[in-house]
Amino acid sequence: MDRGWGLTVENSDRVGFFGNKPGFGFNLSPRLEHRSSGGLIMFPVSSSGKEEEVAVSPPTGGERRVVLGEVDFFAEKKKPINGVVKKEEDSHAEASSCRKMAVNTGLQLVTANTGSDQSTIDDGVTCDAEDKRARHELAQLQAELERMNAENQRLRGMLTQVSSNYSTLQIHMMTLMQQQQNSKTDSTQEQEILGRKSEEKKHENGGPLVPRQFLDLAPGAATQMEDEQANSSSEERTLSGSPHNNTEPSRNKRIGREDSPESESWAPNKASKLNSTKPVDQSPEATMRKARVSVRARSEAPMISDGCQWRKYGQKMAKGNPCPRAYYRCTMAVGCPVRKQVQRCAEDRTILITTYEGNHNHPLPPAAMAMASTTSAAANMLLSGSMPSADGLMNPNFLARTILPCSSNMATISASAPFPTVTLDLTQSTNPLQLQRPSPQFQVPFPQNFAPVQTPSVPQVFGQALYNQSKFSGLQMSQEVNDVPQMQGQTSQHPQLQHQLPAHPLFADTLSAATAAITADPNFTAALAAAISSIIGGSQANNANNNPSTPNNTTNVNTSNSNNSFPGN
DNA sequence: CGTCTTTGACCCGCGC
DNA sequence: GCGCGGGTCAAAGACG
Repeated sequence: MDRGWGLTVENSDRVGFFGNKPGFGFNLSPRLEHRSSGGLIMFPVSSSGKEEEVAVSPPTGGERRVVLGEVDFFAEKKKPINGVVKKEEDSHAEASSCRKMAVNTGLQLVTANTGSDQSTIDDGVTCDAEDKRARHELAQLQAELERMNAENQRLRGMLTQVSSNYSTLQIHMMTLMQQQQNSKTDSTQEQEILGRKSEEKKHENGGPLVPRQFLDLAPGAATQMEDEQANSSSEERTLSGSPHNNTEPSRNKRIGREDSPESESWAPNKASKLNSTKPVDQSPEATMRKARVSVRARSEAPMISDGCQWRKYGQKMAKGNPCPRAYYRCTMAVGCPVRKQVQRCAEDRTILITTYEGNHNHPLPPAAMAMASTTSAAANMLLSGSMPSADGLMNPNFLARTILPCSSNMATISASAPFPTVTLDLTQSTNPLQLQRPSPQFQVPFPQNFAPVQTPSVPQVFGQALYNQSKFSGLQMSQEVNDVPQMQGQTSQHPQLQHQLPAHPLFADTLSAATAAITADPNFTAALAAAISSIIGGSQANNANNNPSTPNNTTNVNTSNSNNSFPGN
């Protein structure tokens, strides 16, 4: 919709931080308006000498706006710190030029530097001029402070990113080492997996189904090409009456019912329903058991943002939990089968439990990639662990603890019916990544004093942070309290989305790394590599493509890479 | 006006 | 067979 919102800003972080802060300096449009208006107002003021108050105090603006406008007047005297300032300064140039023109007209334009001289000349307005000058100075100081804060924020972000990248790389290395240690086992697993794959193909041809069927679900979660393939293949398979193990067909009858007119996205499901009366009956296990990934995160927000667009299609009170459970489906692409449930923990309502199901069939923005990768990897871990037997070593919890010894409290697996679920508990104060290496990333962005807004907790790094990560810094700076957008704002079609998209790759990368750490299955070695490449390339992409309105940027390259990196299908 | 959320109704699977 | 609970649908209202 208004996704061009962020296009005019060179530094997306700023937009992300303050874009929803009307009147704040980083809300570009208002700022520009005020700047220009302030300048325009100034001219007649100087000329008349009696309208100065009007000039100093733009009629429509609050104090901050006044400051902004005046700041802009002096912007050209200062080196722009970042793209935003620089860009806005361009606009300033216009105002400045206009002002100079006004000066040339002989009007006594009062500026910060020339004000004193002019004030001496204009005896009638000396006091006003001094006052004005004082205000200008104040504005200038405020502008400087603002810029300093911005610079500080940028540096902090860079530091955080570096730390994060270090941590993620370390995790990756540990994972690889772990794999090396278990190389024998891994090789065995690979063989088994390969065997399962071939076996799976047999199943596709009507053979008996095994739990392996879930494996299709997870690997594809983070991969576009794979998803597309899976999707198309699933359609084909579905149409042919042979339900595949893919997530979409595995959505079971309910999905088949979803011939909802509200979106054509479910046409395939509809087709499956129409063409195969009970598509899933043919694969009862696939019907009943869909791998899910549950993410527990602390968040005051109604829903953590994972970079995707979600549309709420239902809400229900679940038994044993006074908090309602909301049902969302991904609307980033037509026919995306991914759904998620959002519910607060009954015991601790600050904990938001988000359960993902299915894999995306479309390219994902970086932030979404992070979550998708994580859920994918977690699901894979689950699926691998749920393997009944062949790999008896794959006790899920054992796997989780083996692979993530440092985070045994992070991932738990429940293969119990009805759906095997991996739970990523990100509510622990001792984040696995932190255990690996305490990273300021998880501490700096969560000032306690903002707890009422968004509980400062690690999980938000993965969840809420994807949506709000920019807000943290913004909050730190502005002390403003973001109105937690209602679902409508958070999900899609709203400017908030633009705050999602620019989600700092930092978090996405961290999440990817966590994903990598989770995935011990040899199948996901490539995924790990992709995660690392994402980590490494993330900063680059971040620097080069920090534009929130361009989801299809370099990071998508990573997406495709990671797509290719999942040989699972 | 289009999109999204809300919410009661409905469908389905499961356990008794 | 019945009731329960989970999941989804779809009409109505809200929102931008």
